[in-house]
Amino acid sequence: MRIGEMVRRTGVSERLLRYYEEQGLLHPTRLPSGYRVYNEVDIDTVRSIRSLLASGLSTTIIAKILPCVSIDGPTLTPICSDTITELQQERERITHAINELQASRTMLDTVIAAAPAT
DNA sequence: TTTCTTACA
DNA sequence: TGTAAGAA
Repeated sequence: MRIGEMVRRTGVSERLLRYYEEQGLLHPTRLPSGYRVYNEVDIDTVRSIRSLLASGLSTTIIAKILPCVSIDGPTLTPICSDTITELQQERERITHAINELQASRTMLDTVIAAAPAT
């Protein structure tokens, strides 16, 4: 199918579909006309991309784990062991980011608390 | 009509 | 990401 049908069946815009390809998330073939050709599997791939993106993962790591993920209904299942490892590392990065934000917040609280009453 | 690429308010 | 322009 070409991009138009993909838009209808995935609800994702042409712009985004082409962007996903740029990011190495999708690999549609090309017709001699230059038109992109997608297969049925790509529809599920787009669904995986959307949920992964919703999880806050970057397109670069999504590109890495995409081939090692299974999409069944609403649930995404990591297959390869190294994929699970990457997800755990990503989780650690998030945990670290949360800690830093909390530290920033407490510092601000201290500054705010020191403000003279008006 | 549909899709493609490139560029920008 | 949306949208516009110009071409195939």
